[in-house]
Amino acid sequence: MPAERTKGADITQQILTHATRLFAARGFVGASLRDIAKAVGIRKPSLLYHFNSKDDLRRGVLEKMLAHWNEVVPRLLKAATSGHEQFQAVATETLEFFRADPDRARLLLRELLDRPEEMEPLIESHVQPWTKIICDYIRKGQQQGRVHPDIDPEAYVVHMINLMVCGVALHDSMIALMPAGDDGREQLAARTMTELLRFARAGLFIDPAAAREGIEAPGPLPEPASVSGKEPSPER
Amino acid sequence: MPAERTKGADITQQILTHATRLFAARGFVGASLRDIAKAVGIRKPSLLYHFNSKDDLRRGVLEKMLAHWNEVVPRLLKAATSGHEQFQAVATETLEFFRADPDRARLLLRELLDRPEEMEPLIESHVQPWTKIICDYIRKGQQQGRVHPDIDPEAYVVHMINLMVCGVALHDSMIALMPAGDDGREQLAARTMTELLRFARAGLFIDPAAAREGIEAPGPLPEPASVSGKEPSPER
DNA sequence: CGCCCTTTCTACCGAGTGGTAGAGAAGAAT
DNA sequence: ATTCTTCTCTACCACTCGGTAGAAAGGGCG
Repeated sequence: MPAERTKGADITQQILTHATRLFAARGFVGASLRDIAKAVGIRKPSLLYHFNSKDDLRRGVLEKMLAHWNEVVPRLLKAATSGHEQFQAVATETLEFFRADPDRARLLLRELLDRPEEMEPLIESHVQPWTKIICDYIRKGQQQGRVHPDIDPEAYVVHMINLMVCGVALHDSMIALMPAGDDGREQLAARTMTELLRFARAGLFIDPAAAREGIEAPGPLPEPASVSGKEPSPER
Repeated sequence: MPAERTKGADITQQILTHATRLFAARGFVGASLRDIAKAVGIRKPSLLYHFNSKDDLRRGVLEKMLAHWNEVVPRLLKAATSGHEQFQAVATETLEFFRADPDRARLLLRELLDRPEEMEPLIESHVQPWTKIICDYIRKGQQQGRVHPDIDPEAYVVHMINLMVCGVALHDSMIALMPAGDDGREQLAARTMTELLRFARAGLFIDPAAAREGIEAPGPLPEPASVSGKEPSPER
């Protein structure tokens, strides 16, 4: 019975998808089960057959997002330990995780506001490793004299995460501050992200330009870094 | 009952205060009129006598916050045009506005998530001037060679606002990422804010130390000596 | 066919929501 | 004292919420 199983799992995924969208847009209490079911194209009791309660659905949505995050973390670790442009790689990889689906950032933000104490263990388990890696990287850079000596690594990393998560989540609102007369939304987004990475580098490295061009022993020259330099990530 | 003529206005202010707190903590839909009334110590219909509807109350809460903001803006403008330490003054003044009552940051964040299109005109009317001032300051600094030439001023300012608002709103969650073993919450907050200002300066000025020296007493060299040295904090 | 199992549905429930009607209390003004 | 205004209350309303009961649909399989 692979067909049935497939179908059931398919509906479950559809529910998760639309629930993610609506939770991100209206919040957990603001998005009703009826609306989510309607978006999927079923009735509310059918939805409750797949998820026993609304809170079950919330956990499912969160788990799905964290599962995706767990997929990118290994790439982050690998990028962080590879020879060159470690910072750029980790930053763009993390940023792209949220940019790929801004609802992730909005959902995370809402959960942090609604249930901070409940999110704390998740933060510790899922982003603590990330943090530790970057902090080690920063301290190493400080010893080598490439990174500003007066940085507070943990605090710096907190601000970086803040910039990436909230920057994506609130981007549509934030660009109201930018003279949008000539540029399209896409171009504004690119400007914002470019400046974010420049900002992050400038706050970290003593010589950002050098850091961008290849940090340690002279090696293979990376291409002039634009927004996405590392991965052959698809340009929309 | 000792009833003064100020009682009506007093109750209205109490309602606004508790509504701000509960809206910030649970969101607009998550905070019921009953709970707000109970926090004030009255019944729900009494609350609805002062505010005709829940949406009226929301507007009142928002207006009160913006009124406070309008009080600090003149100080910002004055600080921004005074001779020295303009950046530091504007940044700390803005940061202190939210730090004085973190619910302001949380409320603003929630409104941006819940009603982005409704917040857009408020952003343009209330923070557009702020933005313009800083952008002019940045461009002037670029001409004078004090500020990195490759900064995108508008994008930089957007990230700065992001850091200050979300940094305060999510601070309690974020410090879960910092090794809290030895330091108290207060000290962690101080570390975070100090690093935020350092971060902002480093992302802006070509020579942050020089930019900072203009403000403090002349002379005291940064002598942290250790990796995680806490710099002698400026006035805060 | 009958049986089983998964899935979806209609109909309904109690609880809680924002909001209203209208009575009453307490001063202030006449 | 009487009226008027301001404010608070109890009781109630229609509605939506998350969740349940149970019937029906339908495919696979003996």
